[in-house]
Order: sequence, then structure tokens, then C-alpha cells
Amino acid sequence: MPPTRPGPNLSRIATSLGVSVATVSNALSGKGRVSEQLADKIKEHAAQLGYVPSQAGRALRTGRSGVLGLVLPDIANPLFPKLAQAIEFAASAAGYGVLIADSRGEVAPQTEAINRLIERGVEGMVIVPRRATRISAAACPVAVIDTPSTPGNTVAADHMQGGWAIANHLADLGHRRVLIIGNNPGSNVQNDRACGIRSGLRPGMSSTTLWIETLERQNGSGCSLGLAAKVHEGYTAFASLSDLQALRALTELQRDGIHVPSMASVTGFDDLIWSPVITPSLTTVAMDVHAIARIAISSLLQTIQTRGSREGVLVTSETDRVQMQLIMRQSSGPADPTRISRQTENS
Amino acid sequence: MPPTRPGPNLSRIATSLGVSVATVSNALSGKGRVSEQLADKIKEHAAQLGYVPSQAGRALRTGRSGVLGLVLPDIANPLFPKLAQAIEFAASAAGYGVLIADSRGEVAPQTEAINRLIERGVEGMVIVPRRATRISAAACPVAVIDTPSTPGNTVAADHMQGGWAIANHLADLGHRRVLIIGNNPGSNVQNDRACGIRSGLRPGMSSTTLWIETLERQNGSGCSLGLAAKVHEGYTAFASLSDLQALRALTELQRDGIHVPSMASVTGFDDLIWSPVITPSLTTVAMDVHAIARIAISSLLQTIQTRGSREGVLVTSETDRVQMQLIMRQSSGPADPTRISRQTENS
DNA sequence: CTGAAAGCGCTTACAG
DNA sequence: CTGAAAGCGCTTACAG
Repeated sequence: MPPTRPGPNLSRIATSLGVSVATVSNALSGKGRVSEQLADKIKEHAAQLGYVPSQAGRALRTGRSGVLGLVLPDIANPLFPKLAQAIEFAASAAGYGVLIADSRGEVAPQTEAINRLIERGVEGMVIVPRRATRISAAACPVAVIDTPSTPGNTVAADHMQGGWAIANHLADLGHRRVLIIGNNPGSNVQNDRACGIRSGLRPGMSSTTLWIETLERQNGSGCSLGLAAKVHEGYTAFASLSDLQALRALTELQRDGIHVPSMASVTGFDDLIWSPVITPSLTTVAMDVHAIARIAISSLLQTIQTRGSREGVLVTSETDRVQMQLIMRQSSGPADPTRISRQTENS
Repeated sequence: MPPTRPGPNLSRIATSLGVSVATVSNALSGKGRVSEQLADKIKEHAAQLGYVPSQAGRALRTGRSGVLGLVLPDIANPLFPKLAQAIEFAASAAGYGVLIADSRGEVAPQTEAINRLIERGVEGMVIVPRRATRISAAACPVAVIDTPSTPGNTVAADHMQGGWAIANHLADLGHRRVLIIGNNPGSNVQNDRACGIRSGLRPGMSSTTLWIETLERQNGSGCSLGLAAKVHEGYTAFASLSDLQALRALTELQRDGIHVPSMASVTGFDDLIWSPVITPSLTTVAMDVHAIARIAISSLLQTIQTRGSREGVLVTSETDRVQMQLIMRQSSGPADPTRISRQTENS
């Protein structure tokens, strides 16, 4: 005999009130097929009994599990908490739960993670793909958050525009030689940001790009980036493609006696947790994770409603790129040292 | 009529093979009530058809959803990714999925988040409580990860011992005046770490504690911590209670021209993502998140098996505290400047 | 407005 | 070793 849940179910409520389960179900779901009077009575009684509907029963009957999956193949990415939070927020606002899955930085198992979610009956999933991975259609609708230039992307921050905003900011401050500092040239996101920066340079400005992974392959992990030397070569701005690289750049410059921002400006991307906390606080570009999450979830749910949850489609959205916003803090300032006195500096 | 899943189900497999659903079920679950020959044939056919068992059907029948909840009331805590990853790893190794829930830093809604998970039918949950929140029993088994000194804690890193390890390290390096830098005096974890540090000081050593939130309430958020002045007062070691505070301390010292580690040592806690990346890399104390996750999940599952998943119990474990490990990097060095030459420094 | 009944997909005693 | 049947809790056409 199947095990009975200890909690009350529709049948218990029904018999104790002398009505049918159908009526209880209709009353609680508020479909309006029950007289208001009776409905209120049923609702009250259910609440009193501490009734919690069985998702399993409902899912089996309706074919809808009420659960979405979130695949984060690189959970160690410090952007993750904000995005996960935003996704969870948007999903639960729509009445959905969120199952997480990650592939722990290994190579193959993105597919495995996806399969685990399918087995758990998710109606759709949001995937933040690992570097340049193409998502082959899974057995359910999929919303991809990567970068607008990735084919199949559903929604993402406009990383190019973010880069442009940084370049514009640096140009306004009078910088002419910009060192772009990225981690990995294989990242679509980082490449788009770098392109954006280059596209925003004005006549007379120039940039060079330094990829940390490439450098570390030669000099060993944790090696110096040689930024002090770059300052002496005439670089005055260090535009990092993530706050993590900005942090590395800033601490290296400071350690080597280069004062930021009076001798060199440092900027980042993403407004990660430490950016407002460090000294000097970091000028950066933030993505609107809530807008992105909202668009991803609503497009996903729309696809599920129109096409069902068993067809492997890449979800599209009307707004596929969300503006990034420049956050001016204290790590960037005028390039010309004679103007330093005009710059507000933290004491 | 209830909607049919597009995918194959047991019945489809059964009829197409001319056997009963019971036999298919037994064969696929490997309970051994079917001849090996037939079982193999069924398994092969099921795989060929791309059969995915319906969790909803199984859950309804067995009363077990195969899902656990993870409640992170402060998802912005940068420790989150590591812990979430470890929990997800341990849970999925045991065949469970993980639903996340967070309360977005608001005050009341820890309970609301917990209820959402209950409604989704989790068999149990892991809760990392917000600051000093006491978890009142939910409607299912609960494993709490906080600090061993919290009543009801299931498992946690031994934060006191971690503090002791830091103090011991600083003592070995010859430091005598230690400034402990914490964020919030209301955090159990931070308090235990501070106690641990104090307990490890040797005769002749002294410490003062600086709580950043308290200071910022007076001087405004983002204010200077005045660490350079502390150096001139004779403090040589800045023992932060989290890597985030260590980062703030380090950058402030560097900005004010104090070289680390030759003029002052800085240490942290948690080995967060940036700790090995900054210059100088950060000496810190790491918790073994995988051990903690493993213990939390296994205790939780054991309780679920013995007492069911509908009783609100606080799970206990045999090992309630996991040792923390000192990671010596370059931000800490000898207190006595004359000995600096003996210290290996990164160039 | 209310109720009786079917059925989603599964597992498990029970019978053969 | 294999099968027929019951039933987990729910929702929804259908009948009254």
C-alpha cells in the first residue's frame, strides 16, 4: 500500500467538511466554480488544518512540475551569487522553484548536469554557459544568458556598450594610453567587453590588451603583471574586463608604490561585492541582473506556455541586450597629474 | 483527461515488449525480481527509447520527492558559491536534487523561504542561518550550518580553532600587537573567530578589536579604518575575521604607503576567490566546505530515513566541527623589520 | 453550484 | 520469475 502523507490532503478536508474533493480543489484554486460562501469556509478550514498541497500529485496530474533548472557551469565565478539570486527571485515571483546544477569546472559534464535536471522534471532551464560552449538543445526549453554576440543567446548585458562606457569615461578624463586587462581570450563576454572598449577610444587614444592566462602560462601562475613598468611606458589607465582582474591590477600597482588614481586609473566590470569596499573604491560597470533575470524567466515561461515543456527549443526574447551602467568611484581620475588637485580624493 | 507526457513511460515500454509494467519497473530499478536476461532486454529497450522516469509519479507513490532545500539567507555572502557547490555535489552524489531559496537580506522572510521549500515537497533542508537567527523547527528535518557554539548547529567549521591557528601563526612571526578587524559584533561566526584568536595569543601579546559596522555608523559608510595610524601606534598585525575585511585592510594600508608584509601583516578567513590573486596574496584560514557539506547531507539523509521527512527535527551529527586549515601566503611575515631580508617576498 | 469518476506514472504487496 | 491490481493526491471534463 502506498504511504500516506502525515499532513492533511484534499480528501481529509473534504470528508471533514462533508463536501467532495472536487469542490475543495476548486475552492482552493479559486477557479470560481464554487459559491463564495462555501469557498471561504473551505479555505479557512484548510488553513486551520495547515494544508499544504502536494506538488507531486499536482505535477502528476497537470504534467507541470513548477520547477525550473539553473545551470551554472562555473559556479566559482563571483558573479554567480547575484545572478542566482536574481533568477531565484524572478522565478519564485512567478510561482516556480529553482533547482541548481553545476559541473564543477570539469569539461564534459554540462550535459550531465542538464540531464539530472531533466530527470527531476524541470519545465525549462536557464543556462549560463561555460566559456563559448554552444548549448545543443536539451529536452526542454532553454534560456541562455551569455552575451548578445553568442548565437542562441536569450538575453544578456550589453557587454560591448559597457566597454564603450568605460572607454568614454577614460577619454573624458584625458587618458590616452589604455591597457586592457583580461583573463582569457576564449571568453565571449571578455572579448565583447574588450571590443567595446576599443570602439569607444577617441582619436589620439590607443590600447593594448593583456591576457592574464596567456601570461601565466609563460611565467607561472601568480606572476607579476608588470604594471609598474607599463606606467613608466606611459600607460595611465588600466581597464580590466572583470573586477577580479581589476583587483589584481590595483593591488599590484599599490604594492609597487603607484598611487591610484593620481598616478594611474583602474576600472573593472560587474560591480562585485568588494568593489565599493576596497581603497580606493573601484570604478566599474554593472549589469542589471534583475532585468536580465526577469527577461530570461518571462521568455522561458512564455515559451513553456505556448509550446509545452518537452520540446527542446532555444528561447528568444524581444530584449536580448540590457544596458550596463557605469559606476564612477574613486579608482579612476584625470590622466593629467597637474589636474589632480581638482579631483576629489578619499582621505 | 490528464495530459500525457510526450516521452515514453513504463506502460509504453511494457506493451511494446509484451510484458507488464510491474516487470519493467522491477527490471529498471534492479530489485532482482526479474530474470537477468529479461532485465537486460528491458533496460536496453528503455535506453533506446530514451526513457526518463517521471519523478512526479515516483514521488507520489513513494512519498519521497528526492529533493532537498538549501536556504541561504545571505546569498551575497561571498562564501556562498563554494558552499552551495559543495552541498549540491554531496546531494547529487546521494541522488538528490537541490532547490535553492534565499531571503534577499530582508528580515522576516527566512520563514517564508522555508515554507516555499516545504510546499515544493523537499524531504529535508540545509539552512545557513542569517546572523544569530535561531531556527525554529520547520515541517521537515533541518540541518543547520552555522558555528559549533550555536545551539542546534549540525556541523560547521571550527571557527575558534581557525582563530587559534591565525594567532599561533602571528605569534611565530614575532607579532605582539594584533588588531582584530571584524564586520559585525552580532555574528556568531565572527565572534567565535575573534575568541579563537584571543585564546591563541601568547604571553606578551595583546589585541584590540575593531568592528567595521560600528565604526561606519559613526563615520559614515566607506570611511577610513585609520589603519596607518594603528601602525604608528605599534600594531604590526591585522587579523581580519573574513577575507573581505582583510581586502579592505590591505588596500587601505597600501594606499597609505604601508608595505605589506614588511611593515604590517594582514590575514583573513575563508580563502575566498580573490585571496590567491591579489598582491600580496592573502594568508588566510580555509574551511573544508566539502567535508562540511558531506556531513550535513549524510546526517540529514540518515534522519530522513529513520524518522521520515515530515517531522520537524534539528539534525545532529557525530562530527559537529571540522578543522580549519591555515594557508600561508605572502601577506604575512615577520614582525621585526630587521628580519625582513630572510622573508621570501614576491617580486 | 456541487459531485462522481477517471487518470497522470509509478511502486509494491499479493497472487499465480 | 512474472502479472494484475491498488492507490499515492491531485485536477478536470462531465453529469446532475
